Amino acid sequence: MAMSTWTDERIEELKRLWSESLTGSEIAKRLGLKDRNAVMGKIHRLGLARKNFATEVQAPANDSKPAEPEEPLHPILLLKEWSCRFPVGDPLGREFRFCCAKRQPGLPYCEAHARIAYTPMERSARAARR
DNA sequence: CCCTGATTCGC
DNA sequence: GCGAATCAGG
Repeated sequence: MAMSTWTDERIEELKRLWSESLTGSEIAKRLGLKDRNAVMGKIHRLGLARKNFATEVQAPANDSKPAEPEEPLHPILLLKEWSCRFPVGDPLGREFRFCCAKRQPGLPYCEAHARIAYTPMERSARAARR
């Protein structure tokens, strides 16, 4: 039987998983596909665009996302369980805040900040260890 | 270098 | 129509 064909059942599954905010890679794994290329290709072909905001689709549409607050707010009050803890600005300044984007499960930061926060440390640690 | 979705383009 | 490769971003 042809494995890599989009049957109605598979398209339904694709739509369901995609609507549940699963990533292309996760959907590909569940469908037994090698990577997300087939998934994303089909998504685009079906006219399903999760979000039209270019490629920044890391946070699945949350209510509050204070990317740039008008005025300095008490940062701790904005932090939720899902909030990225990445500090933005001068910690002693008035405009200090946290990223507050949806953080990664098991990590204190969102995906982007987790990466930039940890990568230099790992490199330094390896260099120092030698 | 890891990841994300979006798009292109040969098949 | 399909998806590998590529693009653009974090």
